[in-house]
Amino acid sequence: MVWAMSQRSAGIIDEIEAEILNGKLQPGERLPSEEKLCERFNASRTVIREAIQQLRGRGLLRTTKGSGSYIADPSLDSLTTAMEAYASLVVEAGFMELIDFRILIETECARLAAVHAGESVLKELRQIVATMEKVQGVRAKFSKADIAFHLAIARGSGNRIYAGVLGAVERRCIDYAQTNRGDDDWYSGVIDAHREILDAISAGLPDRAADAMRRHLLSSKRHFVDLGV
Amino acid sequence: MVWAMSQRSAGIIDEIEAEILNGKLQPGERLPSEEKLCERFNASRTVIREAIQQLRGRGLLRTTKGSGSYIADPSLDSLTTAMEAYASLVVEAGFMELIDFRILIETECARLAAVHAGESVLKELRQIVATMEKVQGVRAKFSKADIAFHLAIARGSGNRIYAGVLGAVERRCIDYAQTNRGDDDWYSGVIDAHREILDAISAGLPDRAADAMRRHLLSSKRHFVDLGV
DNA sequence: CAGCTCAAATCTGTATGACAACTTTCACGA
DNA sequence: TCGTGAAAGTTGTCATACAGATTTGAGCTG
Repeated sequence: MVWAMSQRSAGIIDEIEAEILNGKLQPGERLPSEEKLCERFNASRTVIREAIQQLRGRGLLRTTKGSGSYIADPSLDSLTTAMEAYASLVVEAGFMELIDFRILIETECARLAAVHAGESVLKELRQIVATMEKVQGVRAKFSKADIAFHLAIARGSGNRIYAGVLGAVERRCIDYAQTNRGDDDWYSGVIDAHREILDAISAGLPDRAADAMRRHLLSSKRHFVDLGV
Repeated sequence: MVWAMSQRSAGIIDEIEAEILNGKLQPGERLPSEEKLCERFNASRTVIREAIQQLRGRGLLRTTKGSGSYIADPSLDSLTTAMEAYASLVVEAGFMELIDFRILIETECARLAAVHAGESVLKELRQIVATMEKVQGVRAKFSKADIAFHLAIARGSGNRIYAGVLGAVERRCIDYAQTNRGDDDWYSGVIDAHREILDAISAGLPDRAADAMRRHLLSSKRHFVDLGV
């Protein structure tokens, strides 16, 4: 096995990654200790640690001091952070692309949620809307509730891919949106839109939910266009 | 919950990441040398290097021995690898979720491509279809062309987010699909479907392109269901 | 002056050793 | 049986050293 590799860690990363992706190492399982990995790969601890760091960066591993490194759960975190980074890099040149992407995903999420969302999600959505009314005008709190609303719907869609992908772009879109306005009309308009979406989902009407969501997001997009972003 | 920085590198990562994401550090620009970063953060080289490794794992930095670390271009690679990893982790429990996601994205891509695709993309698509006819029956080559076809359409949509996200899941879906069949009818059926999509895009008919793409992918999904995946 | 060469400076990659801090294990004792 | 606490195991951080690649720049050459 000749590793004519410019970096020793590269080969090690590939090998460990492969074992994770093909299921030889299951989520939650512990990686061998750094010392053991040193023996296995005939490498110094420096190299092993670099490989682990990069795998952590990719979200495939989480590490606990004093305990060890563990295969990450297929949580949404890894995807979210990666996509967040990507979205940020592309954001200047193509914020509109991000918005369009979001509209597509969320419209479908609303449609699916009208069919699949359980009572717990509906309850959560109602609470969030109530919260939004209370914190009207307080940008940070309102923004937080706004994000929570959309992510709850994504979870209610029953498709974890949607939820993961959306988690990545949601915060960025909404934060960006709310730094560019602040008038009272806008707050009540958003709340009305959210209530309309909630009602449609609650009533189990997929098309109406999708339509309400789409109109809500297109309205946001229009504001961006008006602002000349 | 006190995040009393269990790891020195965490804070450094956040700070550097922030500078990249808010544009203070531009793509292609060089990061200060490890020694300089040591001074700036009052940390050992070990810690600095760990931060750099993780940022490399996230695809935000690329490093050249002897030269330095550079802010990565907003290429799709980082997103692709991350999403690939995520999709792999989630794949056992929810392959259908991934397929549905793909259907949603690709249908929209086809619709947009019918409007935005330039002559270069159309030419590429035609060549790919021609290739598929030639390599009919040769699974590896056919699969490669199949992937190229769908990615070219995604690029033709004019939205880089779609292209990036799709690049992450495409290979996995198609490879998986083609390991489970091999009869001649199937090959010609796929080619016909691709040609139909290509014609619609070429003719500039968004709805028809979207519909053709959707039927093509739903047909794939049906095969999975039949196979009891 | 322009351009080339090559050595020095700069920088990342790797190895080694040491110790701190945290977690897990397990034998011992109440 | 059930803690308890010491010991072993493991990751986090630091310091030092040198190999190997790249970049820089001074000095030579035409």
